[in-house]
Amino acid sequence: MAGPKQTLLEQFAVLGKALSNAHRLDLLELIAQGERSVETLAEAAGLSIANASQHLQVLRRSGLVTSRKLGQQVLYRLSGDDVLSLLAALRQTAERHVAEVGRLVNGYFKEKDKMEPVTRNDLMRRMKEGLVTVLDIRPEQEFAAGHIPGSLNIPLKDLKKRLNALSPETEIVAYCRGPYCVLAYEAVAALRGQGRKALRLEDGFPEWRAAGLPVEKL
Amino acid sequence: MAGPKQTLLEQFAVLGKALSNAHRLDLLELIAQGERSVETLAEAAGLSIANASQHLQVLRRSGLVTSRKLGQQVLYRLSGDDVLSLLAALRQTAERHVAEVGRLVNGYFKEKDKMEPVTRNDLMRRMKEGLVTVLDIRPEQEFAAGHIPGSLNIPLKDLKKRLNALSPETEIVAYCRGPYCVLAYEAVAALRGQGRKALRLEDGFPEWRAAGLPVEKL
DNA sequence: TCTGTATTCAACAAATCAATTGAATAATAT
DNA sequence: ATATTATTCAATTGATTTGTTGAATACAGA
Repeated sequence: MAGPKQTLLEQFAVLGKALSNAHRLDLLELIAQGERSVETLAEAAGLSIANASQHLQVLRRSGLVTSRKLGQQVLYRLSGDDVLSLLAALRQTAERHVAEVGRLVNGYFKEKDKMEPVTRNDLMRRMKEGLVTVLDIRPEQEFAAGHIPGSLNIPLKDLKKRLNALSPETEIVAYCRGPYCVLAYEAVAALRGQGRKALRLEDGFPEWRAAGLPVEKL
Repeated sequence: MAGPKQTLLEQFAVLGKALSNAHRLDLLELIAQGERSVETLAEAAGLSIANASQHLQVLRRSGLVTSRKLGQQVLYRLSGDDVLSLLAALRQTAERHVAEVGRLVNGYFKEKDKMEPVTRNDLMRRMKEGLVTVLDIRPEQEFAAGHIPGSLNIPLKDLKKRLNALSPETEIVAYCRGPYCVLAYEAVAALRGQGRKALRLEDGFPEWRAAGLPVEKL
């Protein structure tokens, strides 16, 4: 009785179900930074290992992520860049049509950084001219898995003590995991509080890589 | 303890949850054809009225659709064209990364129509030259709510008896609800079986309208 | 006002999901 | 082999989702 249409809809629904839990969306954003093991993902997302493993298997069954075994670890990564497009579409729709999201984005996020973010191409241009210091605000591990070439990794918690290592003259552009990642917002706010000239990059590292721009690994 | 990030993820998850049920995805595609009442949506989707009403309320709470009261009916419609983009992203990701979907699309759907579908712009061009008959294969009600100007409404079930009303010379382009709507595929197959030259339009009516192309209403 | 109609609400059972716990598995190192 | 480590599986609990049924609401027309 189930025609091809019905079967297709059920498969699409499996994909929707993968996106229907906040922890899984959190894991997806972490995985988007680069391939990672179950244990480190569990820790970064604040989940027990068994629970993280189960969420990751839901994501794998949905097709959004794939996994491979390396030694005794299982590494998860995004199935492709179109997953980023799907997440972007989800965010855009939520921002436009979910009152609560619009409120948060226009309140918490926009307030922290009234200025337009720097676009990727803008940043590329300014980097070539050597006019700018690029800060990667993510944890070390994510920086190690891939970052913008020439960027300096200063995780948010270390920003205060390492601030004086930066020349006070040059402009600073900060980035982190994605469009709503709070790390870069906090960093820009902190830097401006110190009288620095600081801006935020649009989106985050996964989008930079997906745009085909150069990437460096440790 | 729930920071803004957590709240955002929970809201995104609400959107995902709306997409996590095959009946709701079915209803969404129907709503995308045009504003419709609960009763007609329930019938078209093969659901009881109470059940359809509940699914529709889930969709409304998620922000994907809105509703308004007209007389004693409640009419539901899409919140915006970005919902179509979200659905397209969902389909694309499923097609690329869910084995079962790839199998179905490359089997059932592609087989029925090996040729590339006609693009929207192509169809516009051919229509201007008067070289083509455009068939809308959807049920009357959906045709009435909006269709491609100059198209002829022949619901799939009426195709056989009304086939001879079409000039045997002109090429036929058929369309229906969307990229995986089976109606147009079946129609093209049936027409070709009768020795007609028939092609399928890419996607369906909602995408035509969202592209800003002209639309006619009864 | 009374009547019929469209939709929503409320209550229920069955199924599914989420998180925890502890055991099982698989690969590596000793 | 044995021990160690990373991950998955299985069993359990409580919460959520789904679909059904029948009642409640809201509204228009006679």
